[in-house]
Amino acid sequence: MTDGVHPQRGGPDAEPAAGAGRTRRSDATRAAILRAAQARFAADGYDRATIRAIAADARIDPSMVMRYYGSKEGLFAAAAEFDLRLPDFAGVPPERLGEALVGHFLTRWEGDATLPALLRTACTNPGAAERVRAIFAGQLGVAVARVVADPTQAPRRAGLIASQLLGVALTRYVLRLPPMVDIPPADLLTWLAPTIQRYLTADPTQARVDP
Amino acid sequence: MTDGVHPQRGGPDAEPAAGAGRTRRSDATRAAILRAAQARFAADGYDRATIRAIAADARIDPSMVMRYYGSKEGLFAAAAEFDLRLPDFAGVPPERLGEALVGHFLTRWEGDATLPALLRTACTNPGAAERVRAIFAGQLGVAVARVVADPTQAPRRAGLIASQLLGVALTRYVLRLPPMVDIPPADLLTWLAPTIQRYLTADPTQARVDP
DNA sequence: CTGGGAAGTCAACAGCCGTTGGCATACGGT
DNA sequence: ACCGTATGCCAACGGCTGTTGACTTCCCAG
Repeated sequence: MTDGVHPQRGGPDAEPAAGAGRTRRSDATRAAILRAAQARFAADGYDRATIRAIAADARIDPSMVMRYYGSKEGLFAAAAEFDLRLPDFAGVPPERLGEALVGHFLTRWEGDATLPALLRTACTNPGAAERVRAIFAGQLGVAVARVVADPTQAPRRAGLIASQLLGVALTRYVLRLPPMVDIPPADLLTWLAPTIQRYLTADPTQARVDP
Repeated sequence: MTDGVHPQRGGPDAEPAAGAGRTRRSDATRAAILRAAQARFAADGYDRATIRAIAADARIDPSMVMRYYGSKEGLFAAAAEFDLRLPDFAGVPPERLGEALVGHFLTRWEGDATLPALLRTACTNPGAAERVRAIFAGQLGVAVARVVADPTQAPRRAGLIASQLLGVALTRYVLRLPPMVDIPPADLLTWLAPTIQRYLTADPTQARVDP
């Protein structure tokens, strides 16, 4: 990638006048490519998802993908844009933070195939793995740090929470372990909330949960 | 795969006399291929690990891989053979089952790169995913069923346990989230044991862990 | 010593991949 | 109506992949 922006070979990419809401004629194509790419990356992972297949799904020529996204990596970067959209948990009582966190993740994931795609790819693609690390160290990390007493313990607590939440995403959406696929979201919330709550607030010197 | 066994093109593969401990001259090569394959599959995943690279690591010709393992899929099947080696937990007091399970998994994983390899590949390769499903539904599932009171709840409990354990394997060995990589195994055991214990024995109708 | 089969080497094939440059077309401002 | 430009298609290149077949070398039983 020698150029930071899409090459747009025909000439300079400068918008003519209004900076914001201007729509180009090719935006529909761009969107179609992105939609097809998200679906293919989610279904097949980075390596097995070919530009030719994505282009065929979007009913355009493979070279259009290169023109609009520069390279396969650039396309993936655009397709795997992902925001946890963590809300502000300031108004949540401390003993219900686990429930709130799990609930947010479950509703965020059901019906959005971006995270499974990112997860699939992150298992083999170093760039995608770095992206996942950044998301969970950044977005989740700071959210946890805001509600945890001892700030030195925040990264470890966030890591443990990520391990459980990503474990659910992995087994439910990627590997599709039957028992995990079958659990209704409400039951899942009931099971997971206490785990996250404990990772969030339990005394780290504890040896065992009380009987 | 038309033949269940390695083709061995030169002729029939029948051992001459003694059925068991007979060692062929090529066993060293076979082992070298397998070792190189496990390392490459673990590091790169199925798609990015090429037969040529594996053969180069093992200092042999790529065609030898085909002769001994039939195809890339056959090689992976041999390299990703994985047994959880779950012991018999009959002698463990019920309230320490979580600790025993987590401890076994941690010692089983540290120093054996086979599971990360399998996990990496399972994210994109349907055959490997099926293998992981079989391992956790089979080996872990029956172990859990033996110690759980209500047998109808066993699969769900096993699924939740798998979600936490695989989540740890994913974040610690595959994605390498820094906070998860840095936790010493002893601390990890302390944090995870209560979670697994709860998935194993807690009342499913509970709403929340007691404060 | 000799023949035969196993072990290993070499070069090549066919296929798919990401990527590129050239060319036709349709649009929109003037 | 004109023309520059954005949009799109086509054909192709070079590279890498799994896989194959023929060839040489080595070992060991007879």
